[in-house]
Amino acid sequence: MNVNDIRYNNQGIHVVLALFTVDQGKFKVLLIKRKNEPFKNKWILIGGCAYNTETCREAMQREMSEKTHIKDVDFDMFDIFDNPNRSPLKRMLAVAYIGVCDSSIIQSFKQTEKASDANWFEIDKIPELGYDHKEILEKAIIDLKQKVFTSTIIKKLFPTTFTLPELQSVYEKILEKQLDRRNFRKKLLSDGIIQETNLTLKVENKKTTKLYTFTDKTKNINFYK
Amino acid sequence: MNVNDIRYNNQGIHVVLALFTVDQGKFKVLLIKRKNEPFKNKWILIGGCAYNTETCREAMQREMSEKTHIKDVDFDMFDIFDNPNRSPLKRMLAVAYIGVCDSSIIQSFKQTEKASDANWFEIDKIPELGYDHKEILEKAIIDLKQKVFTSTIIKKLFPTTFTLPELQSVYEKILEKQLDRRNFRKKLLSDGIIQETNLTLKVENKKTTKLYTFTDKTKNINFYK
DNA sequence: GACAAATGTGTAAATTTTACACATAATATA
DNA sequence: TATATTATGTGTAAAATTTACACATTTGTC
Repeated sequence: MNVNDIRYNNQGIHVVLALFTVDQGKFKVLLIKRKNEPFKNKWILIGGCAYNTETCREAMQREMSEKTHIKDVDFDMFDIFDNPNRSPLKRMLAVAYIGVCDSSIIQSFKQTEKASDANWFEIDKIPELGYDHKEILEKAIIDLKQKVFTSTIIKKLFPTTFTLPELQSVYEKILEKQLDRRNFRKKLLSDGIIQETNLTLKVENKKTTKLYTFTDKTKNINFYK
Repeated sequence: MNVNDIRYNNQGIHVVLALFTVDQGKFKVLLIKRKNEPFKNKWILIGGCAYNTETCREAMQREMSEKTHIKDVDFDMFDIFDNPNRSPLKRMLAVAYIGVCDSSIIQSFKQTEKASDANWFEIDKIPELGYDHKEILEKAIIDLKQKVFTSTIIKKLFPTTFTLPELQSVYEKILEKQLDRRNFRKKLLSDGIIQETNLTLKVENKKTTKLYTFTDKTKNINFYK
């Protein structure tokens, strides 16, 4: 490699995170409003440049803590975005991540030099996005549907306990598909993904419901009606 | 983004391909011998730098045709490799692909300025590799096993017809697992992945065997004993 | 002619997936 | 206060899929 070859001497690495939550029954994604050009005042996903000395995962972690107070969010790479013109200043390749976090930390935002605002947007009410982040978000949603089957990413939404109707509702929102209550419970229990506790939850105006927890098991799940 | 920020102004993008074939019943990967430093005389996977004007896929295609005469090989991205020190000259991120090709084209190599030799190596007889290509190849093999279940990547090994024992043998090599002949045939036929032809193959010293073709169907496959 | 090696084929048991209905608690409403 | 509505909780049977398993045939070798 010739480090001065102009065909490839002006490149950089972006990291981008589509961070999802379910808040008050709504499936949402975190967006940040840009303060500066390019794409001034446009909403974008959390992201930034990877430094030469860090891995992309480390860069993603740093960007997240620079722009929010959110910690301990786990994320998975799901794709790269490498259109040569996706960034106006330089040839930037984006490494894109999916994260899921529980709604207890969703208000932990920071004001920063570059980002003037941060907000959770319902998936079907996304504003116009800067860069190619519309494409990235669309692919992230598709990928999240896959991950629901093949990973335990949903556990992040419920760090402690949950009711079955809550959990089922999350799956139904992400999958955009109704599930059968009896089969849902039977499947998750027999696969050992969840277990009953001896706790119950009583919400005003609601029937008392049993509380469950996730187990450590990570078996793949399939859903049917 | 400040394009002169020294924390991220010296980065580049590699593309790397683990190209597999099955030749005479052996599961093999294509390696190239480097002519120059760094890693002079070490074997590495096919790869190179992506130009500013091309996507990674286009770069991979170009690198492949620059270093071999192989065309029409389909490949899929499977991971990125982003250790900050993986390349000695510059901070290079590698976008890594998996490809599978049939053995009829396996002798189509080129002598190039950078690569002195190209050869197919059996998976369990891999020499020492340059860069982080040992790690990339190991992950590629793991990923290929997944892809065998969830994609039709194996079709590339048999552009025309094949016998069931041939096909089963490929699956067994990649999965490192014995399969049951009766269940294998029944499953692939009932899933509509393959279909019988009215052709047969007669090899010296062998029983006459039926020939099959792949269909266009792409349903996921699972295997059992 | 006996043996060895590879191919070809079907059935039954076990497991998993799917479909489906009614009782109970709590609240809202007539 | 009786009635309707809404959400929760639970079991069984049919269908589909997965798995296990054995013997006959061809071909060539000894």
